[in-house]
Amino acid sequence: MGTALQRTIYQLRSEDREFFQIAISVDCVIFGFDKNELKVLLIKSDLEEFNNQWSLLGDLVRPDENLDTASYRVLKDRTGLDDVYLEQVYTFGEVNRHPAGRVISTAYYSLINIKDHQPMLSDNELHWHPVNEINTLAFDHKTILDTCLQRLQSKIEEHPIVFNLLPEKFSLRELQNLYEAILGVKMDRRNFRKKFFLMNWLEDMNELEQDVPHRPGKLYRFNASRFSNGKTKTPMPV
Amino acid sequence: MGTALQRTIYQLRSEDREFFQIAISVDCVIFGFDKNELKVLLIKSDLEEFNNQWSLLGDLVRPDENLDTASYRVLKDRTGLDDVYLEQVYTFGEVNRHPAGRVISTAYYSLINIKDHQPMLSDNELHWHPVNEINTLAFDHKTILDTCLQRLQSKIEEHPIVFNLLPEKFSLRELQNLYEAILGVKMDRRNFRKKFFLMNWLEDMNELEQDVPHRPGKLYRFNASRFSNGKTKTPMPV
DNA sequence: ATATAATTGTGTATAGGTTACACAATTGGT
DNA sequence: ACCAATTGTGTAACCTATACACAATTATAT
Repeated sequence: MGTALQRTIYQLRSEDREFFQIAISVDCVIFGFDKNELKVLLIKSDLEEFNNQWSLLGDLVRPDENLDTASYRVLKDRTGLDDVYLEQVYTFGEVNRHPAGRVISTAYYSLINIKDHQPMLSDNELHWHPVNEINTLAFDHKTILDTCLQRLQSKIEEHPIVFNLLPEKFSLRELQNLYEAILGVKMDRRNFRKKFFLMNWLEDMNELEQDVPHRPGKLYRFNASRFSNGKTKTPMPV
Repeated sequence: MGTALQRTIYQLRSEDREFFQIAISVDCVIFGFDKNELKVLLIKSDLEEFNNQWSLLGDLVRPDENLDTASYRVLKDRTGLDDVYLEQVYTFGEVNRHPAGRVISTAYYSLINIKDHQPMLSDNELHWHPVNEINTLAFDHKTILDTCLQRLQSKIEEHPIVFNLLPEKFSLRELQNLYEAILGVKMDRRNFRKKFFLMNWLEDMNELEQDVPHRPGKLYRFNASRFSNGKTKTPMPV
């Protein structure tokens, strides 16, 4: 049993199956935003059945760790990042979802500023994929990804969490591009700005963008203290 | 191991612990509506640590059954009802949430027409409790209940699921009382009616209420075929 | 039979939020 | 000096949400 738990879930061999009845794992949908695209961090599956397919980052939950803790651990191990936004979404428990045995998996998604992520040397099989271009993944991971994306889409309609995907200072154009990328819609620029200023979430940094080949926009940062939950209506889409 | 799985999770003894590392269970928050109150079906806990406390209905997930299937099984066993509304909400995985060992539990809620529920003879420890009057439950079941209630509240804002809590034919007053009970708010009667007719969910049965000591209201039934998802805005609150 | 109590069924006006839409100003690049 | 690209700004039309009152209907009590 110990050996099974020390390997990652994707290395489970069928010989291990007799050692437990049901194993539980976490899978993390790690979202990032780069070049106006929503991306997700994937790893090349090392299971033969899923030869050359990509999969989400996950691991078995240890007997002495909370579910959330396991999810943070996977995230920390793979991105080096601490203190990230993390939300549990759904638990996938189909009997045959994992070829090596009965493994139930709880899915989380997290939002990170992709620029902060320095891939580890040993992680040359990690890659940021544009969410829009992913058609298939190993296991039921495409379903998990879709479920987490839907949750993200509905969550940002009411909660100011997208800022986790941006650097501390950002322009309104970057913010709007991000909303458009997540929701898959085009928005009106004037209405977008109006709405955000009404919500009073943004603090003007009195700085301008650098290195843009056009008139630079002002930089803002998210000011959580101004977020008065429930006062303003749903922020998006504009 | 077999014996542990054949007992219900609430009868797990600490001697069973050595047989598995992590067990997985489902807990069902079974909602009903009666006498203008939202109720939940509870059972008297038989664990000593939770002497005299009530708990949700749950059971261990069997190695050969899906999570959803386990949840349906609990529901069928306890209510005799099939074909009910059931939705997974959240998985609770704190290391110490269960006194008998490491048990992770996936919470579901279901909506049933309380009148259809005929308590089994052997189930004299089952009871329908008004949700508003529940302050403590065994284990972390109060947290689970709260989480499921919140999910129900947000779900009915966009989806026509409350009809599962009503008999086939109902009056608009009953429907409004139900929304008010779930959301904990008072609504305007005229606006409520206007909104529902605009949404076009209701089919007029051309019948009147019976046995009410006042002018009877018309009876309606929910017509799912008229539910055009996304066409009308959030139905509630009025 | 009549009066009473309780509840149904109905419409309108106001306020507030959402949407559609255009042009001058600024910056970098050539 | 000009061009390309993008920022920053306001208003009118539309739609939705809310607040609100009275006549009609039924059962019940007298």
